Amino acid sequence: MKPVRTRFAPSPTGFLHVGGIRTALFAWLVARQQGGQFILRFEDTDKKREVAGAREHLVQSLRELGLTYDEGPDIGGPYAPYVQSERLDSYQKYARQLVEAGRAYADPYTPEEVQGFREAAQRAKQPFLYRNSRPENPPEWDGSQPLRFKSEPKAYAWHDAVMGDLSTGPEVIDDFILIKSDGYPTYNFAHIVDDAEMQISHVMRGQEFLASTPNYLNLYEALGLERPVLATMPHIMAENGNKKLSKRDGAKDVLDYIRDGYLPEALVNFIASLGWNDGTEQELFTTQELIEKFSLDHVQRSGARFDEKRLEWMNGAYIRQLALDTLYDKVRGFWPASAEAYDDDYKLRVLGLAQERLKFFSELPMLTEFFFTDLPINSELISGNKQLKKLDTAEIRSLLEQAQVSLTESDFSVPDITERLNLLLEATGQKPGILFSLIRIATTQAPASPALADTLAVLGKDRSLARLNAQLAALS
RNA sequence: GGUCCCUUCGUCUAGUGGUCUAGGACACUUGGUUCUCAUCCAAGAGAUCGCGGGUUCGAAUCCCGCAGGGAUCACCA
Repeated sequence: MKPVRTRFAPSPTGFLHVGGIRTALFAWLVARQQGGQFILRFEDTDKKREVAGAREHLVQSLRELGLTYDEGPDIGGPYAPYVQSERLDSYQKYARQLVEAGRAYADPYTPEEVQGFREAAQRAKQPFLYRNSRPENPPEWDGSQPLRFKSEPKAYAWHDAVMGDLSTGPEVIDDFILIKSDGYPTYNFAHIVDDAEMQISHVMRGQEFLASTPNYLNLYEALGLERPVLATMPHIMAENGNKKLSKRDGAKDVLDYIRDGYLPEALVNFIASLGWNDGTEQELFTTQELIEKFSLDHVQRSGARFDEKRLEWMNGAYIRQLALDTLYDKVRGFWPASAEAYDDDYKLRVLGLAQERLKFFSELPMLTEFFFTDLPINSELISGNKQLKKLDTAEIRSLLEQAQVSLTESDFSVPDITERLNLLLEATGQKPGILFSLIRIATTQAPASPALADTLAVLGKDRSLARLNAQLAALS
């Protein structure tokens, strides 16, 4: 059995969104599971479409998710270089081989002429096949014309590790371009040469390549190459609509999610679960479990929709599993600006209360702002409260004053505050819905906060009482 | 238009002839956890398994047809 070597071979023409990263993840999982290698290769043969910064973005996305590669453009390896534009000699060599074997020829037509053939086919409601116009005596290939593959149309039946048994007739085989007139190879040619030279055992790619696979099969044969295991991934679709997920639909890329404070492991778990499961009811998998349990034949054949709500849930679940110290470390950089003046101990206590409410880190300021700075008095919190709006100002004042008196005596430990609040409930004859809501609003000025005693204990005596005063003063 | 692929709750999915009057998770609804938000717990609603034929004692599961969706038919990948 050949050693397992998988690859992720993006073109640096855009940013990597969650759909694209899944292909990389699955390839990585297969390599790690089998103790093989995972390779990164840039397919930059279309110089016109290349986007500045895309390479760095790709590398960083993989690194953030922990999808480490063993060989790649920046780290080299036994089959370097891992950038197609630096491998032009290889393609020339294989191209010459095909020309000599009579399996490739120069395309003598102008682009306009080819376009004419295409339009004629369209008018006749036929699929366009270049080989129907194959020149009888093509000129010698001097590199200035495109080099085309001379295909040998035939039916194919092959196995795809995800899609199962597939088959097509000879009508889909055509003379595609191997080398463009600018000297660069097409993807169709380059990836086959590279995969062979780099000893790739499994080729994983998106569904958009399914239709051209028979042509690749034809080329493998012409080149006398053993073909790798083929695995075709279904698309990940946008949340609404049936189109494949794309940046245009507002799809975020991986780094956007990292920036919003999603945990890499949750992201990996979520992306893996889009189209894969282990056949049980398990939902949460550590990356290690994913490596152990992943299997291509359990990959779904139909497209999956990207449901961000589910990602949020999953990320929240991961956050809750984290030890507080670990969480604290990861959350650095997400605190509100007002938190800067506070020490680790205080922020740690705040984080302890926020942990079970956090779905991703960038929610932290919204959830904790009032622990660090006095929010302006918001009278609507009282007037808009279903129960509190029934009370008149005098009653509210009285309740707050009694709370103030009692809390002034407190040592502000959670048990002591709890006891005093309970006593207050009895003394005032009020329900928690009224008394606690009122104190909570007065001391936070926030629509939501953690449990009252916990919140007060973290805020501390001075600040809690000061806010009670401020609320009292604003009553009038 | 040709070719190929796909089709189970709104969403991600389990399911490979009988244990499926279809299971889990997200989302949603309701109740409980002394206030809010969240967590957690419990309960509920939600899928005639795309449709129509067949095979079989028996089909979500096998076969055929149809429909819908998607991909592809570039000197893009």
